Amino acid sequence: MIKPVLALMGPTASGKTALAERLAEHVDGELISVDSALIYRGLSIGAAKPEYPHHLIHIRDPLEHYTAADFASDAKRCIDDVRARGRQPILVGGSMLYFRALLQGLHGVPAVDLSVRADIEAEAQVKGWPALHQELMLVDPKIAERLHPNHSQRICRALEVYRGTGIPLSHWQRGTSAPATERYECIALCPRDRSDLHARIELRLDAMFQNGLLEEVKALYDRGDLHTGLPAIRAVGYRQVWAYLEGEVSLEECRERALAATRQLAKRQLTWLRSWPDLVWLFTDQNGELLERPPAHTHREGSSPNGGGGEASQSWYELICELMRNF
RNA sequence: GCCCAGGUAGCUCAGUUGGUAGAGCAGUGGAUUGAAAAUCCUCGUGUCGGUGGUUCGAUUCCGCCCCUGGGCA
Repeated sequence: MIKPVLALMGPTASGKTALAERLAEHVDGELISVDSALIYRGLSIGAAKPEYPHHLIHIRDPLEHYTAADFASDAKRCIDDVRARGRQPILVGGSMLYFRALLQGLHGVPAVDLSVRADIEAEAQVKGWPALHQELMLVDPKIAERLHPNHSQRICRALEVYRGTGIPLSHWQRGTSAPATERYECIALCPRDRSDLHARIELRLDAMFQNGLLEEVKALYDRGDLHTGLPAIRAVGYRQVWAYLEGEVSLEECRERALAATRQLAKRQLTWLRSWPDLVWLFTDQNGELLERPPAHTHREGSSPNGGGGEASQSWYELICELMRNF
């Protein structure tokens, strides 16, 4: 029997990468990063780039735009490749829209030229987003009704799809997306107490500064062709250090802002996770140790009555519990 | 020791010509269909430094005390 693909999720700094590496060693698996910042070359220290090999890390220049749709197709190909090598694919990361795009699929909206977006943003500069929201109300009321008049990015997206394709976004979204052919087992790792997560975040950020975060961002800054409008430069940590390099804030202020931005990121990730379907939680204490183990009957995968397939029939959940217990 | 300026939400501060107070940031909860580490929405009772006085009523006025800056000795 074939093991489903493990999707190991969790907020930033929850310890999921370390766990994934141990798992990969244990089951002869390959890791696939689900991380919108690690996509970009040059984002290493500030994005907590792991030493252990992962797929989909450093595959784009920071000047480029990578999308959830790009990720979905790249990850799919990766999974197939890993399977073809007879190994276990393990997804690890915290970019929840990427997970969603892969597991639930996206609708087939064609790529829209970035110049359309630039035009819309220029218009917003003079008219303001509420005015463009009004405009959207005329061409795509279904989407507009669901958006707050200040929701710049999503108003922009809806308008650019309409202008670029002549068809409203809501129409594109009408059809059902292609069902996933893979089976996934979703597991989230997270400290039980928010204060523990915050402490881990602070510790890790200070380690990043000690390991040369400033120098890393300076190198990107010195290229001269990058700017804060780019997704790579907007990443947590990079954006705040960029402001420091521009002389907008002191180093102390920069650290405070980066810290807050990281906590806010973790909070948003947790919001996704709380409503994630069929998610199994693994809560840890302040030492990173597993807090509680639900009884055996909650195991969902691979528990076929007579399944004598050994490791292959053991669910990822069981495997992880065992691994964390014996560490 | 004296003079001056302050002590108001976790932080930075605004304000009340006397009727117990409000912004930004932080934090919280949420949204999320091709930027997502993005973008957006929701949520504000705190001995208004302490204490005495004036007053129907003081965080606001007055006295004293404490603390923090700065200046003079």
